[in-house]
Amino acid sequence: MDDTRQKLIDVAGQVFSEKGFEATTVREVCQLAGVNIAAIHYHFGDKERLYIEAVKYAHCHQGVVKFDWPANCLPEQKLAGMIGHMVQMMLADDAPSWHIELMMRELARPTNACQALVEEFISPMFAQLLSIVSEFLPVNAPLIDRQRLAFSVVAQCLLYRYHRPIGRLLVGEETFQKMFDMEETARQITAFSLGGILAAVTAMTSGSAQEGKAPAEPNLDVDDFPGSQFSRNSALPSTSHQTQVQP
Amino acid sequence: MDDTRQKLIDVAGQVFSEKGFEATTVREVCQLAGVNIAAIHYHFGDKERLYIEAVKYAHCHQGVVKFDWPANCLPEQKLAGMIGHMVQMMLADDAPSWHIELMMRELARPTNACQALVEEFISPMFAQLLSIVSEFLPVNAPLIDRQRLAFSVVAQCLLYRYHRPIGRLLVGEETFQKMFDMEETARQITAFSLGGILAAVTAMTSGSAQEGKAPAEPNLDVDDFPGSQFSRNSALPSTSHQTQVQP
DNA sequence: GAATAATTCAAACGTTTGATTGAATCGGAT
DNA sequence: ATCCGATTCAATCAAACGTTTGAATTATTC
Repeated sequence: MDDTRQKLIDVAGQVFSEKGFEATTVREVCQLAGVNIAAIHYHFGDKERLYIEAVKYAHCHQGVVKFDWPANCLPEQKLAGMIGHMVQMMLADDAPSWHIELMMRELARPTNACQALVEEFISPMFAQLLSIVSEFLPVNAPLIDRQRLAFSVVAQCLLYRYHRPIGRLLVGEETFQKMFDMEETARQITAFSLGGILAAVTAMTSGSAQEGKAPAEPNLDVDDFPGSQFSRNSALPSTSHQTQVQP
Repeated sequence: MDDTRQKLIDVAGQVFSEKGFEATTVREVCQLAGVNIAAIHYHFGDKERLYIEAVKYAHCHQGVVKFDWPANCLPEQKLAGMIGHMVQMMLADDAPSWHIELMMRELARPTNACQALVEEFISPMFAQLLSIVSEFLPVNAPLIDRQRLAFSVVAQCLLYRYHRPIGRLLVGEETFQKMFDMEETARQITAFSLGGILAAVTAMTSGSAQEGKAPAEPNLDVDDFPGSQFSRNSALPSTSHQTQVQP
């Protein structure tokens, strides 16, 4: 008979994911759930513990997907599968879409519920991506470089969820519809990421140990770019800050 | 003598950027600013209009940087410069760091202050990046593809700001320090993005119009990957959802 | 310096918030 | 039927919220 408890978690998770913790009132949650206000105190103690339970429930029932790749599976295939899965998580508008939304809120602005979320969901997911990325790299590739590459892959998937409203404003409504198609998005992110990873590979194998191998591509070191913000004594290009102040 | 007005905007912007609109109280703002509570009503009308003014002030005084590239500047150099600028915006911890933080909050969770922000700051910035990316592509490259590539570039820069706390949890404190170094971050993002863009270029020029050019790289179409989430009748790889429910 | 407008102030407004109470109701074991 | 712990309920709590007031103070104009 903790039907009430579960309904509270469901409704609360939904409202929390839409409005955030502060903007959510326990009265609204209880009204939507059709239960008495005192039920929150009875079942959870207070508002914050209800929130934590909602976050826990969200990532526990989202579940960490463990991929079982076939033995002869190419790294490219694994990467495509992983990105496809992430994009699907990010852009799918299923009923329990608030699971992801709530987790994303928590990740962007961590509260007390964050650490468990990272340990139980984010970290295992990231580890899998990390191992896939590592397959492209030399065995002695520094960990930090592999982590950076994984970050670059994840970043693209996150953008499409986080900045959906801005994306709509930027590209217009009609383009927006096509832009946020899951299949095409996953395809493009995969292609882009493959290119990025391969670039990192060639940079490593050509630049690291002077093995005498001539780089296949012209070695583009950003330090040599006059446009780099970090080449201090290079005057080009000149950036004119045109701050537009409005009345 | 609207010293008070300016001080309110400064302090309010800072607090809003740290806590968000809802969690910020006018009392705290006024106390930190050393002004009377009624000053908000007098100068702005209410809390929301104070917030809007703070957002306006933030992006008006952040300023849109107009790059003046030298005539013979390579697209790679422009891209490196642009990414360097964005990373600097995202990771710099200058005094007026709340400018960016407030804008990022507004972009992730738009309110009434969003449209002006996009029109006056985001859109011009995005247009510049878009034109840089376009230089790498065939002239007839579809707009949506160019926009996607620009998104992939921006996404990486945003990740390092948005998910700084998570990044720390994921890679550990010691790696985190190196990981979020601006110069190295900009360098890596630039290299990764260059690779991704070039991959898109080759995919376009080889796959688009059957010009008889053999693709330099093996043509990796994600649709053919058994690992893709979207190849419906492919059983590999099997994904086992191991949802860990905790008591 | 007096008159007038602009600004600041302490105090309180009415409302909403999360939390709490104690009685009422329910569900099964005896 | 009766009891008792578990659960729900209407009602209310004090605190904090954004907002408003009207007088006091300061700046500006004549």
